[in-house]
Amino acid sequence: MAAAPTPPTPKRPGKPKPRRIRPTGDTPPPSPVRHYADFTAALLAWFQTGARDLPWRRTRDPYAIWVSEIMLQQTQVKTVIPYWERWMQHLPTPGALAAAAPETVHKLWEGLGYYSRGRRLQEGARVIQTEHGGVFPHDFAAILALPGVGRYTAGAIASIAFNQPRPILDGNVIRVLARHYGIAGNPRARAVNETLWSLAQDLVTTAATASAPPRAASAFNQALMELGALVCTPRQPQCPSCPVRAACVARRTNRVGELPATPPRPEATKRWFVAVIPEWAGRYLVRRRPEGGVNAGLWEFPNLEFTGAAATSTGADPVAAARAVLGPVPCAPTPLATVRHSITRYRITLTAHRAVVTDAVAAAALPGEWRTPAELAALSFPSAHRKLCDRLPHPARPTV
DNA sequence: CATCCGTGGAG
DNA sequence: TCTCCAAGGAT
Repeated sequence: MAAAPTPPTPKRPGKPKPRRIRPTGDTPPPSPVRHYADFTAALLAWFQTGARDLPWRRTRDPYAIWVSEIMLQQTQVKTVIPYWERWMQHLPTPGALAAAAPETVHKLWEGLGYYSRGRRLQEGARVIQTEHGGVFPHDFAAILALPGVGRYTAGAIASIAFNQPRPILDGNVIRVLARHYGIAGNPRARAVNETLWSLAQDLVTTAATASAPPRAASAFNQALMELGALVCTPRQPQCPSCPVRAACVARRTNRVGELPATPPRPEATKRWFVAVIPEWAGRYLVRRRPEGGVNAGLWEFPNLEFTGAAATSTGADPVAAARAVLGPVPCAPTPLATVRHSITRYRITLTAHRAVVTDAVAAAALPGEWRTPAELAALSFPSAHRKLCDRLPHPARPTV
């Protein structure tokens, strides 16, 4: 139980219930109240000296922080930095994003993955325009109501941008808290997950109380994640340099390597795709992926998935591949490239062929649109197909 | 509660 | 090459 009053939390009405930390070690926990204060103070002090200079830490603009948080979902900091810089340069305000062409959003997101994030970001910007007068909402419930914003992201924006003592719980925080407090069990299972959220709430509340430094809620939540990213890492954690190592249950009980529990992942499934890139008069045929599906609105080269024995044999035979993908049209298919990539639990092999077609074939209604390499550069592709662009005779480089 | 959604870095 | 997983959310 925290020393400070818990801020109003719509999710937990009723009397404030004392919370119990359940270390699985044999050592009883120290007094929670005193420990929380020690923990938050140590982490805040460490963060002041050890924080990385990330671009979105140079601003308090809630829009900028929102964009960063959406980009950072399941995506590493190093990957996000250039995307965030470009995005903020082109779409610096909710108004600019709300008014942007969807193609602009796609292009700025190209290669980042989970493309629905970009679409929902724009939907959110339109909500801000229409329901909040173009001003990013301070109210937690309003932030949480934005599309693509869940419990974690809402807490991150509320705390980081507005210094509200809202908890966050991401992969980093799960790891730090599970180890520090010796919390066993699957952190994604309901009971364990709620224990972790409660702990995160108590800690940020403690951090934000009276004698705290300015913007302590903001700093503390970032410090939790920073510790998980730099010190309390999944593999080879740097315990000797941890600012809270003395009270760490996992370290005292020699279970740093076992916490947090990691449930088995679904087994990877191999899949094979064959793409055929029709070429005519210096142009290539591309098609747009349908709305509502994977990679909605992005462009791709004509392709098909093959299963079983047909997969490898068709991938090796350009003529059979062209026939399967394009139908019985005369063309001269030649191998172009094979691209391997992973999509969630799928391990995909994409084999591509160039297929020069005659005027008559080009005039016939092949499904798609003819584009020059320069035009391809302006479109947005999933990474695998963007790689195919790069292998064409005149590579089309992305330009934003 | 389980599954899906993309990609790239690190070891 | 292969595995894990990274500032998760929606369905």
